[in-house]
Formats: sequence, C-alpha cells, structure tokens
Amino acid sequence: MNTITSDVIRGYHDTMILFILTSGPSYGYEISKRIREVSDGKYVIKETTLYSAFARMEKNGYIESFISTPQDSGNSKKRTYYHITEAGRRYYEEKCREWILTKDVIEHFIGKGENHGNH
Amino acid sequence: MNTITSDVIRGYHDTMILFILTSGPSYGYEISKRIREVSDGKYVIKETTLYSAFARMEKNGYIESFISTPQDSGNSKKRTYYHITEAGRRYYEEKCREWILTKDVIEHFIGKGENHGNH
DNA sequence: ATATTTACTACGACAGACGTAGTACGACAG
DNA sequence: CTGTCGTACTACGTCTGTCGTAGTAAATAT
Repeated sequence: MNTITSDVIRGYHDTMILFILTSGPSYGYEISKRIREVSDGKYVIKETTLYSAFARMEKNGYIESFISTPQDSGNSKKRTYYHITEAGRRYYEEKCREWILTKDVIEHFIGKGENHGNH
Repeated sequence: MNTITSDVIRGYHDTMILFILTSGPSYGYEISKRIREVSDGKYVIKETTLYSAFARMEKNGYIESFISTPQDSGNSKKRTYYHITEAGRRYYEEKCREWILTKDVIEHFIGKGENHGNH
C-alpha cells in the first residue's frame, strides 16, 4: 500500500495535531497514535517532528502544556499534556479555510479529471 | 482576497510545473504566468523557487532544457526552454495519485464537515 | 532479571522556499 | 540617446520544518 511522503504534508502537521486537541487535552504518544488512527494507518508522524511541532506551537501560543499524572490508572508517571488555546482554535480554523483554497488550487494542476484520451 | 502561504504548497511546485509542461515546452517567465492563470490568480510562484525547481528537476531527469529563440516574433533573445521527459510524466502521474491519498488523509483532520453544533 | 513499551530531550544534517542582488537584452517614451 | 520598464535569467545566503540518530528513564510485560 502507498504511504505519503511527509514532505507533502509539511504545513499540515500543526493542523493535524490541533485537530486532535480540539477533542480534549492529550500528550505526545497518544496524539501520535490518534493521528495514525484518524488517517486509517496511512500516516504516521515521526516522534521528532511531533515534539518539535509542540515546541513551535507552544511558542506561538497555539497550545499550552501542563504536567500531569493519568488518573485512569494507578500509573504515577508524569506526562506533558497539551491543550489548545483560543489562538490555537483560530489558527486551526484559519488553516481549514486555507485548506479549501489550497485544495482548489492544486486540483487545477492534477490530471484535469476528464482527460481520457491518452492514446 | 485570501492568498495561500507557499509552504503549504511545498511538495507540489514540481507537480504544477510538470502540469504546465505536459501541454508543450515552455520557459520560466511563461510558466510563471501560466501558474498564475491556472490558479485563477490565487497562486504566484516566486522566481527563485521556480528556477531552483528547474535545476532540481533537470538533475532528477524529469525535464530537459534547450536554448532557443522564439519564432513567433522577430525577437532574437535566446531563452531556456524546458520539456518534460518520460520520467517526468511518470513522476507527474505518481504525484497525482499521491495527491488523492494526501487529500484524503488531510481531510480527516479538517473540520469533520458537518460539525454544525459549535455553540 | 530483562526486554519492550511508553515518554520524552538533544543534536545535527538536509532540502526546499525565498529574500536580496545583480546582469543583460529589447522596446518604448521623452 | 538616455532612462525606465518588461523580460529572462544567475548567484548567494538564510530560514524553517523534517527527520535520522542517539540517549535517558519509568512502567509494564515476559
């Protein structure tokens, strides 16, 4: 099965992460798994890409981190959770609008759909 | 009007250029204008981005260059024309298939479509 | 006891985009 | 004939995001 070269995705990692965070705070490992699930296994984000995205987005004010221990188990290991900020929501929505435009532009350069006559 | 940040496009510059070249050989300035036209003015490729893409794609064997003077006018100024190679056509088609996958993946992270209930 | 999974951090290399600048030719205005 | 504008590039350097490699450390499974 085909996988997607991540360079194509470049510019949408932040959007993917923010999408996951719109359904509640999460942390690195879980977000990574959610991205794999949501993309039906077609895309797996690299660890370093993920964590550098966290750093960048926190710096930009799109997410905020807090250290916490998971309450659902007796696990006492601390994790760094992230939650999306208001600026993050706005950025995500802006990215969604931009996606509509981008998709439209790129599709003008893709096959033209009804080009059957390749003899 | 909204314009698209080029970083989103990254990974599709080559595809756009190759699309233009599928309808015949062309050169820098003309390709630049064609990209602006095809995208309905929504995307303008930067000169340096364009020419560095030429260099990269020629190195990769996707395009070939030849110096020629335009025959439609009395202009004797020489231009560097590019035409797409067989490898270029295959690469373009591969990119088109990849686009379908990429679009599908990213759309899983966009708005979820029918999310009307944002109270 | 040891291996694996989870949960990170640090460092550095690389590629593509692009800002700035410069060259050079032709056309056209003043 | 001189300057400006449009055309047609080249060179150089910076920046950003991605990702390979490596290391640490706690929790969990074997």
